Amino acid sequence: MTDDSIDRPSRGRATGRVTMADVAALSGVSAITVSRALRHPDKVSPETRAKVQAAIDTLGYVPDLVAGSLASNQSHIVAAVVPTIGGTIFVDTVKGMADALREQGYQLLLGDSGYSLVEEAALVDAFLGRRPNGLILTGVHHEPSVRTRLAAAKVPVVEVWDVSDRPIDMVVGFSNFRAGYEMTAHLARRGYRKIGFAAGLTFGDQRSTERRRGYRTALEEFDLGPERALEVPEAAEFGRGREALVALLARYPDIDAAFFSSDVLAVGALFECQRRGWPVPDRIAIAGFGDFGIAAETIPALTTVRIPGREIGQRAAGMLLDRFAGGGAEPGTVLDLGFEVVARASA
Amino acid sequence: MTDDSIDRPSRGRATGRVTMADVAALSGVSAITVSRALRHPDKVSPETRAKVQAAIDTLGYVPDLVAGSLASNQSHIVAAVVPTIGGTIFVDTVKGMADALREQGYQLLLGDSGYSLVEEAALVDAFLGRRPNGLILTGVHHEPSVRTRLAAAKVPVVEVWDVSDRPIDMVVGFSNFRAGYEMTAHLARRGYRKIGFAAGLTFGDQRSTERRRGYRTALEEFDLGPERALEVPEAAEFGRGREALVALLARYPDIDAAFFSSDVLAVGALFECQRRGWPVPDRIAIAGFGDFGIAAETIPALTTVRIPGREIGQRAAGMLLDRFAGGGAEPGTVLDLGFEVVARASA
DNA sequence: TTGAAAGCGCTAACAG
DNA sequence: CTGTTAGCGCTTTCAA
Repeated sequence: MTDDSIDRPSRGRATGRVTMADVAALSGVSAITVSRALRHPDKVSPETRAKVQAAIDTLGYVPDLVAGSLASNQSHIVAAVVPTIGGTIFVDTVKGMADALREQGYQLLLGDSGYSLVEEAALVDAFLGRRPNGLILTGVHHEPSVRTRLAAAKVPVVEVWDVSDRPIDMVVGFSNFRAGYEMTAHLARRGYRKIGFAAGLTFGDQRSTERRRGYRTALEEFDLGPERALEVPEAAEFGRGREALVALLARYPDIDAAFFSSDVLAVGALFECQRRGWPVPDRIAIAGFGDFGIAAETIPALTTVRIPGREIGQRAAGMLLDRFAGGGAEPGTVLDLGFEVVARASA
Repeated sequence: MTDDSIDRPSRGRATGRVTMADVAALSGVSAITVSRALRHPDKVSPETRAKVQAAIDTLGYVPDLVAGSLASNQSHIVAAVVPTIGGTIFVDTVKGMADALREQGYQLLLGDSGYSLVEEAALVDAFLGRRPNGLILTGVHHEPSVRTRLAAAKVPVVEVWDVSDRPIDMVVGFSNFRAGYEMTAHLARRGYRKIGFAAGLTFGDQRSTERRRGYRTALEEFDLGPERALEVPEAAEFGRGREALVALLARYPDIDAAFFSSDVLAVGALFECQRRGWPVPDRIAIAGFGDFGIAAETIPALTTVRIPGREIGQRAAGMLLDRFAGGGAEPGTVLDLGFEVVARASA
């Protein structure tokens, strides 16, 4: 007789993995007790707990969260879609989310939509299959299918980085419209009359468009004539900021101030001024958006809009965690965290 | 009789979820046929496929990847740990990985170790429970437990951003030692004799230490005396670059060049020079590391070391995908992608 | 405090 | 090309 048939399981697909059953066998208890020792230690006697822990250590057992998720319908995953993972903008938000979630034992599944709503919808579909306990979306504009899918999945959702009249579920952010308005108003109050505006196409998303609307509204209110605005191809590069300023000046030679949709662009513009030997803000004022780390360091330091990026992430995660705990905000809740115009030397 | 007992399943935990069985029922086939229509469409007749697809659409069915993973032992997840998700440095690598993986239907589970090896080990443990098909780690130095765990899990692993004599499995990166050496040699050849070096503590990881070793070795070889080096607390901020230059000058007033462990630091130093009105490189030469977007735009443009960050990510993902496909590189393979000293105006 | 049985939703294996 | 059966490893429900 051959002994290779003795301990080979009759049929199943042996995976070589150390399972809870192995731990149970070694510690002389049942599988469910091992599970409880792990999940609800207080419901197991200290001695049992110790035996189980010893077995876990000697076997190097790692609980299988996939199986656990299936059985408990609890994945401990939160999925998030951001427009870009590169670029300074959303990094704080992502870190805020990830940190808050990890503290409570949740993991972040992150997706990068490349500022495309279609891609966002695709990611949502892909993520939903992982049974996330919650979902975070950037912005408040989405493909129609996204709303349907999310409603069907009955997953708590937080939309971030904007405010909305018609939330999918919860929203935490600030008004991009008002941010654009306030910076423009700030420039107007400082005495600038011919204010240009430049946005990058990657920022040519809904939020950037909202800021531009705010800019335009302020222009009207302060009676500063028609908009002097344009868009540049890609915006996450400093070189584009130089190009943007050049283009803006070519089209609107009379501008005395330029408001950029991102600090990256604004810093690039600052470099261009330095190259030309133009004093800022005397020859032209420069304003940015985001208050990235570099904004405080340039010479002159950059006037910009500070966004509570990290707090947005933390609060979004917190709202989900509250829901998981059975409570949490009502569907329809909108949390406006505001923003701040940071007046520095450049404008 | 009450009718609430009629269509409630006898025991199980109803989740309200649309399952494969629902699709099967509606399309008049069996569950496995639905599975095949989704996973291996060519193994199902076109008519059946159409029926199944119709049912999927009307029901809004989303396949449950958790259940699928459990059954197939195939999670289609690759987990990666990077020292920081913020900061420009690893972003290209992460995007390179994510894009390459997504193209093949894999998702990236990303973790941020905050440059801590202990945290890295914790993340590896947490990730392993998700049954990732592959794992990517930054650097070649890890907690001892990491090697054990990974060996036990039999997961393909790629270490990135350095080279190693003793890979866990596969490695793709470049030699940080040689990068530090070559930049220092470049400065020496340009005639600088008193070369300072500053690294941030968050870059005070093994890779940064390797670069410093390279710097020191070049100093010896070019007979440039003892090292003039120091570390600054945090390095992902431009302000630290100014501080670093100030500290470097305070301690080594005679330096004629400063080599920074990161472009962020170097650009901050450039700002400090601008503030002082010091001409760069005449008064002092400045060199960075990383070739971030801003490096080409500063005035003067920054001399730095270009790292193939995106390619590292792509190749790492590719090596894993090849393994998944049954082939792939031998364990022990080290892919050295090199680097490039980019000589611009600042040094 | 512990255990036995059932099943989460899907796919591998083995027919037909 | 399609279906039946038996799990994947865990946690739920119910019972002791």
